[in-house]
This record gives sequence, C-alpha cells and structure tokens, in this order.
Amino acid sequence: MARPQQQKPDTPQRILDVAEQLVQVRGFNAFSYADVAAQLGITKASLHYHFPGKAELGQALIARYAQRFGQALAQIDSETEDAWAKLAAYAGLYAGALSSQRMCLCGMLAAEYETLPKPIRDAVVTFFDDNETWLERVLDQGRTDDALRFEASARETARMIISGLEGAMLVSRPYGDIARFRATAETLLASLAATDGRLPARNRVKRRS
Amino acid sequence: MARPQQQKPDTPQRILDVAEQLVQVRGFNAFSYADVAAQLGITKASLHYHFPGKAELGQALIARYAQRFGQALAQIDSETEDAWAKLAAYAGLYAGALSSQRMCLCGMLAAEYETLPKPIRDAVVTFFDDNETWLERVLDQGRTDDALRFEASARETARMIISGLEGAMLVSRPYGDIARFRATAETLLASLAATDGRLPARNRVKRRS
DNA sequence: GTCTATAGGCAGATAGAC
DNA sequence: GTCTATCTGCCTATAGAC
Repeated sequence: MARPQQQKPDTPQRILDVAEQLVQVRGFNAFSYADVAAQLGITKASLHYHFPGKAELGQALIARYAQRFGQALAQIDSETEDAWAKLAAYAGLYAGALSSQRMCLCGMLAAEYETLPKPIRDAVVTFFDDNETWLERVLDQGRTDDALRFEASARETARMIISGLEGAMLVSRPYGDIARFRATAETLLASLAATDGRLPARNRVKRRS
Repeated sequence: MARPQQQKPDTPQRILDVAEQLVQVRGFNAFSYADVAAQLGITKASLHYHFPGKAELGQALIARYAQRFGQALAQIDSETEDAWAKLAAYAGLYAGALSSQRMCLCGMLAAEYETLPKPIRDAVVTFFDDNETWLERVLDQGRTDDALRFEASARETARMIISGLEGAMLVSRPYGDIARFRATAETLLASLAATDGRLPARNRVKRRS
C-alpha cells in the first residue's frame, strides 16, 4: 500500500523558506542565489527557473511574509478580546523572530530601502501601513474598554509601538539577548497601561510559536 | 601675500565623509570602493592607500562617528541643565540625520550586524552602550528634578528611548517624511512628561545642525 | 524541473610606475 | 599619494542538454 511520503514542501516554498531566513538574518543585499542553492542542495540555475531574478524572489518573499503576518494578526483577534493581551501577543510575534537571530523581514528591508527595487519598496510601506491599521483598532478598542490609556492619537500611538518594537529588535539583536528585547517591549507597552504599575504576568511579552 | 587656500579637508577625511553618507543611506554591504572613488574623483587604488580594506574603512568610520556623537552629547550637556531639553536635543540628533535620508550609522550597521567584521560589531555595541549610559544619567537627573516621570528603571527607559528613536528612523525613512519621525519621537518622549499633556513648544523635537 | 557550462559584470584587493 | 593595469573571486543571469 502507498505509504505517505515524508512531508516535503514544494520547491518554491522551500526556496522562500531559506531565502526568508537569509534576508532576515543577513539582509537582502548580503545573500545570494548561491547561498540559497547550497542550503537546498540544488543549483543556482534551478532557482532561476522558479524565480527569474532576485527582484522577483524578493517580491514573493515579502508577499508571503505579509500574508502570514496578516494571518497571525487575525489569529490574535480570534484568540482574545483583551486589548492588552493583543498587544502582548503582537510583541510576541517580534520576539519569535528574534529568537532565531532574525530581524522583522520588513524592518531589515526598511534599512536597505534605498537600494531596493520599487515593487519591494512599495510592499514594505504597505506592510507598515497594515500593521498601523491593526494596532490603531486595538488601541481604540482598548481605550474604549478602559484597558489602555494614552494621550496621543491611536494612530500616533500605533506608530510609536511599531517603531519601538522594530527598534528594539534592531538594537537588541547585537547583544544576542532576547530578554533584553522582552524587557524593552514590556517597558514600552507598560507606558500604555490603564493602571499604573507593571503588567500582570499573564500579559508579559512571550514568544509565539 | 599668501592667500588662504580654499578649505579642503585632507583626503582621509573626505573619504570618510563620502563613505559615511553611503553607509548611512545604502548600508555597509551596498556601497563599494568604486562608489567612493567616483564621488571623490580618485581611483580605487588610492582609497586602498588610505584604508587597506573595507573592514578598516568601516572601523575608521564608526570610530569617527562615535567620537562626534560623544561630542554632540557633551555639547548638549553644556547647553542646558534641563533634562527635557536634553532629550529633545538628543532626538534632534536623529532627526538631523534623517533629514538627508540617512539612518543612524550604528542603526544601519545593527541591521547588517550578522555580516560585519568583529571589530565593527564590537564598536556598534559600544556605541549603544555609551548612548544608554548618557541617557540613563539624563533620566536620573530628570526624575530627581521632577522634570520626568517614568516607572521602569532609568536604564530600561534609556533602552526604550534608543529603541524607539532608532525604530522611528527605520520606519519613517521609507515614507520620506521627517514630520512623521518628529511626531513619533514626540509621542515617545511625551510619555515621560512629569505633567500630563503635550510638551511645551520649546521642547518639541527639532533638527540640530 | 534540474542539470552543466558559461557569459558578463562588478566586487575587493595588489603590483608597480610616476 | 595617485595612477594604470591586472588579478581573483563572486555575483546575477542565460543557453541548452537531459
């Protein structure tokens, strides 16, 4: 009888997996088709069959990343109504990447922004816009529920959170210390607490699988 | 009589000026000796005379940058005793770089951290450490003076500020909108205000020359 | 779909004349 | 100090066999 083959994603997905990791760790300008090919045990020429050029690979990379990120946000929405828990889970998405020495893909691309092809640039901006929109809604809800307190607009506060978390990844990574990121994220989010004092333990920034 | 020559920095300094701008805008991995040589109207070989390799050039770059940054912090200390004004001036240092589409040099290098030679990595970490130390002192003083209010430790709060400003540069730059950075920086710093409400106008984040 | 082979360019770097 | 000339290696990318 037919035994199920060992689960093995199709080649384009495996290429994206490897390339994604390389970009998040080393940057778009510091990885090559040769790197990806070596890790997969195939040739550079095969990569060009699936993704004609580095620009197209980059576009596919960010498109998939943004889609997954959107799904993660939707899952957070489905898991809790608590604005606090949503913010902690949001920060946990960043912590998860950092736990493998990865930057946020779009944070990395933002650093390299001036060197990127136009389609990738546009996708980076769209990613930040979407994050902002989601956070803005969470913040508005949290304020309505008296779970959060902040004086700036929800939009400005959303931008502060994105900047704070992206920056915390950027700065923490050289220290090779996830705890440092978590502490900074917690300090940042704690400034939005409706009650003074630290977050309850259940709302601490955790890594998400 | 001897007329003063047109002021023209010596070659190593001019090389560093050009390379610094290129790294801040494009990144360490996305600029070449050819780029610098072209901008200066000299050859690549001449660059190698002054800086044997890219690694040495990078070290010289960050050493000079860190020294200048330290001088800027000392100047801030000499200009005002007000912790609020110091924080605003500190944020202004970042805004100044961003006004020419530049990232903080060390923020850019932090993104590329995993690809950098060891000496440059160490210098990046030292840069952040020094910033943290300076901010920590300002924050302690501001709390003592009742000019600032924050619940986390001065050290954690310093890290939050560095992360927030580095991240705000990173995220704002793709939008090509300095006002966006200033607004985020102001939101971040406003959360440290001893009195609720917005900063007085004189303490808004300004660009520093 | 994956391979071998190779093109064409640019990277960092060096030797040696001036 | 700056140049010309050159080296070696890696890069992205393509042609064409299997």
